Amino acid sequence: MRRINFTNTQVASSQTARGINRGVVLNLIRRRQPISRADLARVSGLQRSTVSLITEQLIRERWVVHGPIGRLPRGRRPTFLRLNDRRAILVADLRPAQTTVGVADVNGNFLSQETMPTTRDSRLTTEALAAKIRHLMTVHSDRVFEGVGISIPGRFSESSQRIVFAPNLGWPEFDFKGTIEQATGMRVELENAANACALAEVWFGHGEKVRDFVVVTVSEGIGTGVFANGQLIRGFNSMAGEFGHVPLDPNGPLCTCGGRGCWEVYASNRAALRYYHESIQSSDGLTFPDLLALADSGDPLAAKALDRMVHALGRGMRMLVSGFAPEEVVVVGELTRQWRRFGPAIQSELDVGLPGGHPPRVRPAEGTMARLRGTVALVLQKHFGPSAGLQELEAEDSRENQVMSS
Amino acid sequence: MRRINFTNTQVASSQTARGINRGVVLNLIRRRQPISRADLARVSGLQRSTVSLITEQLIRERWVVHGPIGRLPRGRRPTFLRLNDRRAILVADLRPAQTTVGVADVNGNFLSQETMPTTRDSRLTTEALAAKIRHLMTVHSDRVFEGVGISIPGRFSESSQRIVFAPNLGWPEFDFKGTIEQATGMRVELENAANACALAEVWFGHGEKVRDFVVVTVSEGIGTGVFANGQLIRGFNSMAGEFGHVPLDPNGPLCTCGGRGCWEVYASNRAALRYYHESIQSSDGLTFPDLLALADSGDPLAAKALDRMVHALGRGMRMLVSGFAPEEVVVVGELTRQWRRFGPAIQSELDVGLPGGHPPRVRPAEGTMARLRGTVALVLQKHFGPSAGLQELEAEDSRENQVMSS
DNA sequence: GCATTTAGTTGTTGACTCAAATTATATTGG
DNA sequence: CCAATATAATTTGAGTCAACAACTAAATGC
Repeated sequence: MRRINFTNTQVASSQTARGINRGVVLNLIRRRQPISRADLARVSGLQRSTVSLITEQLIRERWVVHGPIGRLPRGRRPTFLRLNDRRAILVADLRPAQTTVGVADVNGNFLSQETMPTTRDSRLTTEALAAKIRHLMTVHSDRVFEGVGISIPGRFSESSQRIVFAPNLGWPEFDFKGTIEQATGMRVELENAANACALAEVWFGHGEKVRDFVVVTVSEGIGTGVFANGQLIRGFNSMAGEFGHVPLDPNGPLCTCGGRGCWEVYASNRAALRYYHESIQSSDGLTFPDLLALADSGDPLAAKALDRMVHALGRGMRMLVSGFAPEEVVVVGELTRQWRRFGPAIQSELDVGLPGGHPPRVRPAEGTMARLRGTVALVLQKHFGPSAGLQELEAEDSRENQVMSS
Repeated sequence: MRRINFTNTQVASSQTARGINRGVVLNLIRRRQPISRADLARVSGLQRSTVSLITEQLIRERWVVHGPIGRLPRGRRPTFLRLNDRRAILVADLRPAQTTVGVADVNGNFLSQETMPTTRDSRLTTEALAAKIRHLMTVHSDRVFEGVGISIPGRFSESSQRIVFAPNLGWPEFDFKGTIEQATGMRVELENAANACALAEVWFGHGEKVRDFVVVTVSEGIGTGVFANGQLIRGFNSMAGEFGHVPLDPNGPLCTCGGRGCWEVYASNRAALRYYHESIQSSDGLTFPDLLALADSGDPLAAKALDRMVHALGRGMRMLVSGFAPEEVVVVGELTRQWRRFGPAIQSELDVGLPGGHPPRVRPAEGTMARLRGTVALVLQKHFGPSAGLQELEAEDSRENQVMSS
């Protein structure tokens, strides 16, 4: 048994280097698959011998498998390596109106995906979700599941193990995570939806090139995920990122969070619908996509409502940009479907009057299903993320011990 | 010569472990000096033999020296180790009205300190500053200087090598850093004043225990330094932290930055003076300390002006707290002199109506001279901070090469 | 067939941590 | 005074790892 380090400081052992380099190689394979050992050595700067040892270990750990044999103008043919996509992750995106459940492989490709309604009855919805997950596990029983990742419209408190700040969901506090874990027998990871989107960008989007960016999710409310110094900012008790509930006007309308004049009161999908209903002096059961369609078909009042919303969106973003100086602002939500309309409007809000430096690029999220894809990253973080190497070693150790004792 | 790694990924070599552990031991000595090798081994979790090798290296590098011999109830006496305080750092705090220059040892203790006026003439002031630094170097010629650290009321752009956003200073852009470097022959590090205060907290205050906190400097303007995930958030082009220039009211009074209704327009020392002058319908040459004294002696209008300022301060802090979920908010500035008056008022602003979680502690900065002490940390970061180990190895290499070639 | 080129493996070396043995130096109790 | 004991610090040997170099494997072109 390896002794656990009870001290506060984190010292390096002889295996630290291997752990780091294992992570580097594993992530290079993930990003550039299929890739040969020789190319891994070239791109990482490690020796070919070292790469061979590490890839051997990764194949033994079943993270990597041999792919096809390459073909070159001269010389011995390379054997390509790629991730073992028999390893899969169960994912879910819990939203106030609708929940999406799916299965994805380690590359973030979805093997299966379905939706179910989210009701106000928290227990019932949770059990239905757990049942769906169990069902997907039997459908894809040929895969090895690494865990369950769920994006939530709120915060998960480590200390109380509860979803603690989800005003748009309206559920009472209960053991959501534990319920799913017991029903599925899998480890469950919860993360705020905006943070999940940020993870998706880093893992399946531009990668670690952009070290400072902000994700703004615009739907029923407004969520923000902040990536700074190449890391997700979680804050004390994982509560960081609630810029959606910063008051723009302390005397403004009431927000679902209990405050007044929060940013999301002015800039969410709900806000646009409210603007529209105010202007037509009635309130039918219009949805935000309906409003988008109306504006697209030339309804001036719908367009005006959306313009007000986008203006408010830009105002709040200026706060984020002043504070974080991100390189990009990534927007997630239904309004990105008409990016041609909204993109330039938001960009122009950020292009002028900001203190110093270059204004950030504003762009819609890469690909669809950012939330769901982010939860894949959430689960994979433990195996692929920084300092994952040593954890894997420990795991391998204990497996070996089990074999020896059996 | 060690080959430099041109690849994008950062791989570990056989020396990585030593680099990490060297940093751990060096910082333990810094924090807990005087300390014996045996205690270092106990507290770090490293083997005593490893600690001996590392401390030997640190003594060879002249970062550490032998201290007094200890005394224990039984057994061999330990030889204490401590930092070599013959190594010193030149520090300066450039403020719109006054500049402080000083010399500090590696422990952040000031050996010498003096002030000079900051004028609108940037060249003249810079040359006067350089002259003061040169003078201090001759006065303390028995020390080895590691570099110059300067805190500035603005931002230093790496790309242009200029101070780029310092509206309260009012200097044109010019090569401030290069001028000082040429005049002194030392490497100069510049950092925003609020960030410097944050560094001071981590290096000479509570340490790495608090991983998420925010520093708010209140003087001519308002500056913010954000520490999240145990790191200083610098953002793209080091522009992060300009929350002082987030507009609270887009139609508010003009700010020195060119915007309207910025937070600092409502919550800085200047704002309090403006409130007071408005209420007495005149504007004499009152300073902020004068205003504090007036309020303390019972002037109701002065008290009211300060209350308005503190209220605005709290309003902006709520934005920071919502966004970062810091564990503490640290306040720097003249107003902390009457903390008994302002502390509870600010705390109560943050205690109610914030989404979920615990409200952060609000407290004044530890010790005095936070800005200056922070610049000490700024210079030491390179030697003591994470990943410093390998840099030191490179440096030692080149020194050895020089010796060999001579 | 043979030089050439590229992929991947094997064996050696040096750097490092760790564990255990050893040395140094103190106190205490006969 | 001398053994027993306790603690600090060093020395020595073992194991792990990356770097390096030499090697084998497998392809192409003349």
